[in-house]
Amino acid sequence: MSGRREEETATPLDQAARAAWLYYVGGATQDQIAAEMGISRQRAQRLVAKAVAEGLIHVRLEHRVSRCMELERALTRKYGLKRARVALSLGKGADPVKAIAPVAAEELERIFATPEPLVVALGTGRTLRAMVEEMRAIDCPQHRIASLNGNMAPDGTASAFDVIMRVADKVRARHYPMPLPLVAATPEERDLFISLPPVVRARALAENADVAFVGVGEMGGEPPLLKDGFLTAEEIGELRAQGAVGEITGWAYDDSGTYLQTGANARIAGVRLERVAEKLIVAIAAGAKKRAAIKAALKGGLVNGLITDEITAEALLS
Amino acid sequence: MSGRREEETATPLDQAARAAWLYYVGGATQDQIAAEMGISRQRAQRLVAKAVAEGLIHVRLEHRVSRCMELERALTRKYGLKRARVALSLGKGADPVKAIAPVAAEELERIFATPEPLVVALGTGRTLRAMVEEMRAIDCPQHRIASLNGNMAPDGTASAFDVIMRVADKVRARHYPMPLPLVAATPEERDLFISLPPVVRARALAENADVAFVGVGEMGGEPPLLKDGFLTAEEIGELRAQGAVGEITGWAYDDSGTYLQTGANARIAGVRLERVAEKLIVAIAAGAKKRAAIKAALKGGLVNGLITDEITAEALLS
DNA sequence: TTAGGTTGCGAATAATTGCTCATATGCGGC
DNA sequence: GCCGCATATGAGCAATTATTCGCAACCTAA
Repeated sequence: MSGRREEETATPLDQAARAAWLYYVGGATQDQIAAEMGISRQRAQRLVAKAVAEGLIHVRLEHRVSRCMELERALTRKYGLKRARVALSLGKGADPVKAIAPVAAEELERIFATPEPLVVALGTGRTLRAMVEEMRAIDCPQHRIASLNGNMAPDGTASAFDVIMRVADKVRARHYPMPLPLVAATPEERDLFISLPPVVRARALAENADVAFVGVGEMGGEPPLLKDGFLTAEEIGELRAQGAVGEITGWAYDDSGTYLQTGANARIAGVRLERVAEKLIVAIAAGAKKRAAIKAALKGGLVNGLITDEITAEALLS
Repeated sequence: MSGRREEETATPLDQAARAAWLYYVGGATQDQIAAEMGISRQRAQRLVAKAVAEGLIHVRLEHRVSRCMELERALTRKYGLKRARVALSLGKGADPVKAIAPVAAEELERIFATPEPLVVALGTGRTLRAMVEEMRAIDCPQHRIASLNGNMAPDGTASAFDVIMRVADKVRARHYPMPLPLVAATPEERDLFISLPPVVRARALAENADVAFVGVGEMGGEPPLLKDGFLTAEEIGELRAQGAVGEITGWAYDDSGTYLQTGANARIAGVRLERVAEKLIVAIAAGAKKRAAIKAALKGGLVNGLITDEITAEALLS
């Protein structure tokens, strides 16, 4: 068959989806796709590329590599974790977020598959955002999704890394965003913000969440808090001088995994996670830059779960 | 980095998984994979091919094409279905099972994601088997999985199309296989088989299942019942003469979707599904050969759900 | 209306991938 | 120890895919 016309309602994405389906599921060549869809060969190639670029195509590896499982066991033992997942690394040069995002998505899907209603709290950041993009859509109306920190960027717009909305969209669960900046201008402003009734309720839910998935921010190099304009270079320098090596939901902590009492921490509006035995707090982070931050969080018991990659896992164990 | 050695515990599948991960998730070329893993380029290519052949790599299309949704709505309306899914076709020449298996897997995963404990009954056959291979592993211990028919081939061995074990494996739910042939030698033997206590229990569970996923067998051409040696050509001819156009879990039915009272049906040991309003009975079938069988099952209300492909859906609507 | 810019297309070409074949590398049987 | 047999390997080549480039259509603003 050739020249089957797409119907009037076919959007560009529909076409891309069809081409990618024929390519990846059907195993057709681009020439065959072109013939099937009545388009040129290069258009078929462009449609397939578009489908991948738009995130229409999800690839999962359904095989646990023994090397990763060993590392998971070792991490669990060394740091007393409740859960550890180690993703295959993509090589030294590659962005480790690409490797851990699908694995984190898998773990979060596993959490949502739990029949008992849960409150799942989510942080923000590039890594979590990448995780969300890898998640499959599935209805889990029994759960509730809480935000751990505000989704407002310093300029007042909703942050581009909005995680909670996208997750809620995919699993169709109730969600409780926090209309807050990540960092307030002054400690007083912070106190004012978190005394607002809707914020009080949202924070209460997040504080009592059964499961939390958070990213880990580093203090060395170009910290996310600086890159995204939440703090200035001087403020970061000050935190560093006070011993900060990492940050979770904006809260800076030192080498031993103890939250700092001073500096910018007095202005963080988000929830500070405290480890409680029955809670699962999973850090999702990998990469050489984040190593010190992850290690401190594990040592101080700020988290009791970790999703990382091979290279980082090896470093954390040495 | 080049020449990172796989550790002593790396199986061939582990290597294949790593290569495929670098290829599909990391977007590396086979040359880069070869360098990273310290192997030759063609070995990298073979590993990637092996990972795909072994089913380690799962590809999903996360986009609902409007054309398919239209067809789903139309099928739902015309046949009064509770659920309809239409997969993009892979073109006239391709095996439609390849197209519907991933979509069926997605729907079954959706069923298993339900928080309330369910009894899920499964049929057998090539289509269901292909569906299982596409399923993701996820723990759903709240559900139970029942078999609708025996998994024994005519020669007494366990059938190669054993669906229930594989599903139970993937979702870690309790399962209740049926140690029975699909077709007994005589009606008396059938009655004897189904009076055995363990079989009585397994059948009772399957009959009261909340959800059933079944394949549809055709009577024209080379019917699965004949191909797999459950019935002889003469027996099939007899069924055909009695008006049989299709078969579900072995039970033959006619043009109007009414189960035959005679012939081989008296020797079928599996459960005959009766539509009950609160049950969801989903047929998973596509292809020109199965068209008459699917249409009759829909018309007669033997099923109230359907997963098929575009071409078949169009034919069922014309 | 026209200049400037943007987008989409096909052709050409470079890069990558898959296949075939000849050869090598064990491995069980004698 | 030696002989088939089966399996795995790398080289070379054919097929397929990705990218670049130039052109044309279309849109926008003067």
